[in-house]
Amino acid sequence: MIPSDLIKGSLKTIVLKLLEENGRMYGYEITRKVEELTEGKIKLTYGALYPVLHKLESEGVLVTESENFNNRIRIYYLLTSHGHSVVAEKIKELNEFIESLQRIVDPKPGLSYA
Amino acid sequence: MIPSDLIKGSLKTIVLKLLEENGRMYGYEITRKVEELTEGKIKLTYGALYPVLHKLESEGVLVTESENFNNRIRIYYLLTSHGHSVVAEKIKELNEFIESLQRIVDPKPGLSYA
DNA sequence: TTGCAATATATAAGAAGCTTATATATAAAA
DNA sequence: TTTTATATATAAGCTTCTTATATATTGCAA
Repeated sequence: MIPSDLIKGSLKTIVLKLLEENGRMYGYEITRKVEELTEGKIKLTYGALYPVLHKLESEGVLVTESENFNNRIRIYYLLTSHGHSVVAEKIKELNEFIESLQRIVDPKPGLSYA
Repeated sequence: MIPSDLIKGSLKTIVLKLLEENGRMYGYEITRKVEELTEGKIKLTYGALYPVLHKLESEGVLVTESENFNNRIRIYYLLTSHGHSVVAEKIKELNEFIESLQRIVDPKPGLSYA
């Protein structure tokens, strides 16, 4: 289990990436998907996830579609066209971040990123 | 330039890793080293760095050694023996985090992490 | 049929941690 | 002489996460 401190800054990018990959998703589904992809190592909390989703919505990065499913309201989130360009940028930043972390954590291999 | 949001959670681990690699270091040196290793993509601010160093000191993870250099006080930070075991754990977590991020950001390659 | 686990979304108080601005001081280079 | 690089540090304010709480349905097991 990865401590939440590490995940914090990447939460927004993770959510955006999943929405781009999977079209529209609802909150609960996002947490499941992250757990699945990371083999349970990353678990998002709703207290963190929903504020992020709401903020992205208010910024025009995504919109919602409410639907009824088994008498329950299910709120789907999906990227706007503006959202798609935001994702592209965020993913690029995340890749640079991953690369930078690897250089710091693993400075000896030396040749793998020459 | 990687946005600070992404770096936030990893700051502590980055600092600890550098101290383990380089023995003792002073604050300014840490910021230089991170910039060097990441080709300027990660820049630590002192407002973030010093509170982290002070906190790690208060937790017994590292200690300081003050020295005079060119009429300036230079404060070196170095790991305690307890600090060394903390680093090992943090690095492990960071590696898992990096791996998890790659699975999320890059889910298609599929075979590279089979 | 009662109770628990899974499904599903959401808010709020408090805590934690970062940003930005600010203060101070020396040495070297322009 | 002024700017840049070196060097450490604090504080107010802001953002963001944690933890607790509220609500509601479905399916499975006892």
